[in-house]
Amino acid sequence: MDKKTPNIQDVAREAGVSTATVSRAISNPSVVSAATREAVLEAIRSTGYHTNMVARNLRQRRTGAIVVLVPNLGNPFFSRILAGVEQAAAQAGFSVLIVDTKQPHANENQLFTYLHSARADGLIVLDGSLPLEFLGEMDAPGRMPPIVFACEWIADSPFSKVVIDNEAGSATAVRHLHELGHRRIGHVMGPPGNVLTETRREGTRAALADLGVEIAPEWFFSGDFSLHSGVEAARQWLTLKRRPSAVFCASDQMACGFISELSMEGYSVPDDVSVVGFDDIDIAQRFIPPLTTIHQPRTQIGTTAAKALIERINSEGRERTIAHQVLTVELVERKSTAPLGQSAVKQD
Amino acid sequence: MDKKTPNIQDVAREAGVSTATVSRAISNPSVVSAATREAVLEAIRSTGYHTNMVARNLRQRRTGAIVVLVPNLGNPFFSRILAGVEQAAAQAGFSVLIVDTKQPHANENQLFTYLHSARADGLIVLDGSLPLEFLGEMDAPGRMPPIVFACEWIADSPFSKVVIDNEAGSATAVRHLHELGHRRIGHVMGPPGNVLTETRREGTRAALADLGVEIAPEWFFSGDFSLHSGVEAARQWLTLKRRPSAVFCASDQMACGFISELSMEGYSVPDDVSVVGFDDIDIAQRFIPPLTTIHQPRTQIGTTAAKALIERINSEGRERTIAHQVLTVELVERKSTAPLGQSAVKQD
DNA sequence: GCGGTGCCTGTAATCGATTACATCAAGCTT
DNA sequence: AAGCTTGATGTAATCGATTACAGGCACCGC
Repeated sequence: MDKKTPNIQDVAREAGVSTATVSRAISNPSVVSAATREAVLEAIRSTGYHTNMVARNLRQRRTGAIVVLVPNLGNPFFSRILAGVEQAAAQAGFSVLIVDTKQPHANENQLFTYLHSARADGLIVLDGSLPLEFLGEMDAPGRMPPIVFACEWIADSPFSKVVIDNEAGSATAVRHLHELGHRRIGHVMGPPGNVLTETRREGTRAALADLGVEIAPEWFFSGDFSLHSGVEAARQWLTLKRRPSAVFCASDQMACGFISELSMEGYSVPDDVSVVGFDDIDIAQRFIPPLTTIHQPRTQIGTTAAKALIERINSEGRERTIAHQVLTVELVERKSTAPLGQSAVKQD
Repeated sequence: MDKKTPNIQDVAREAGVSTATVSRAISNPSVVSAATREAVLEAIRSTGYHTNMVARNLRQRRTGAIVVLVPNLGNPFFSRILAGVEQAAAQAGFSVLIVDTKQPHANENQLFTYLHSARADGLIVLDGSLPLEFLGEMDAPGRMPPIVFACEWIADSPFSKVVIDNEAGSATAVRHLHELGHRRIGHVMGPPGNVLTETRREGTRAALADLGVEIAPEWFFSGDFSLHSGVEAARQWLTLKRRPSAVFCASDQMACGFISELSMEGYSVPDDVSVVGFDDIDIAQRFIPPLTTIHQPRTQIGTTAAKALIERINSEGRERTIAHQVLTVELVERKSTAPLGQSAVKQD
């Protein structure tokens, strides 16, 4: 009754040839005669056949899929990166599996399992806080599937990565504020332990030091990249006696939260404080005020990482070279920053 | 030299048992004796064995994966839905493949191929504009993999879906504006042909008619859910001689764009216009002003759709019932709406 | 007329698991 | 003591493709 889905044997029978010929007609058409090819194609059409990818994958010992480990799928920052990955992967005929590393997975180490289980040919990791053991056990030579880190990474680990220059970006932000005359510059940080937090904080600190500007510990607000932590930082700012006249936030989301909370409390950006963000997420250019921020080429990060990974996969793993690609970021000046003193924060 | 990854035979040899026993020890431990089980587990440990999923999938004729068809991965609206899907899928031991339907795929009909190729056991479709033929050809009984639509859907198609009540949501938005005293109410629409566009437009129109309020064609602004189309709508609004004193936007992104552009032109929300959004995306509560909007339970939509799909998959396809789940939406009152006349739009 | 060359196609092994069926030993019933 | 049940394990078929290898056939030159 419910006829099962046709397989290559059905096609072979229908076309009056062997399965080998069908297979060849599909994946290497030039080696079969034109007549046979036609017959096979016709049989494929009439049976409604589609190649069973699982069988092909088993035989070829590759899956045509890559998995992306995302720290938090709910965070819109990653959407464009995923889009970039998907785009490059699709172009190369790969499909994309996504896994949220923060989610409790059915199998405690299911995440780990992905790597060995021949479910995917390679891995893009966007989460630098992944316990290294997960990846480390695969150190056995010849066993480790190709891995590329993107955005975040694990310090001193032997993996390729596609990242941006966080120090340079932070320095650019700080210098921009300095050029506008600001001398009290604060920084809203990411979550503790995160590489991005650290590199951006260090970039900020170094630039500040370079410019010979005051560095006050209480002007380094803790955060976690989220909208809400920007709000918290703003509340912190409000309690300060000596307030920074400008704040560089390590993410746009925090910048938005920061500005929003200040605005609710009757302060205005950039009149009372200048704010610079980081990322240039979609909403940044239409926030009120439009956010001055450090633009990250998010889609490009995704495509670059995917291409690097796929190239590695296709090179049959012979190439054990570790490549670090650093994409450049740039300042986008909009309306959330202004020269100090226009109507600036009251000086003590 | 580079020893290939161990397979079940290696484990069997190491443990001195047959492959059948190894397989049983893994997936049905209760049927093997304790001693054997221990020996097998030890052998697994010592060889570093991991089940090859592709082989298992081939034999069991299931993949343990579902694919999600997303209209535009770059749109942050979908991030939480994906997160919900991933969460529910992970809990049930499924992995998630994502495909951007707007992306040009390597293989013209690769998208279509996903369905037959035994790459996935089922499908969640978030794109209602998918040509029905893609799905239609699978009408052959017993061949069609389970499909669940979410958010968007195809009118009159025989597929299960998880959606929200768009008409009710729109009506709620309109009534809210009406209660505030507004009598000139505009609507910024989604892209033409989209089900959400239509249901929200109809919900709006019906509510307007119900309330006996003027319905002017020029107050229905065209858009496409994007930030930028909200900007365009604002420009349109500015050209009007008789302007609506309140506007209901079919997406938060458009609402943000609308407010942003107006703000740049010196108008203020809600003093000059009240604005209601739709979706309640993350930024809504921290926009300036915080957006009054129709809240969609996005994560829940994702988990619900995934659960429905997985249940269908696990029921072995015997159940051909089509279930439509409608989740409720609610108005979240924030600061982008205000009573008419406080300082309202100049009446002619 | 015979071996050599290409071109096409078929046979059968293979990828790595799962699982229906067979087997076998031990314990129990009557 | 024969027969039956039960539990543990092994044997081998199977899932659906790909591909190494082996023909078969036509055509060629000598």
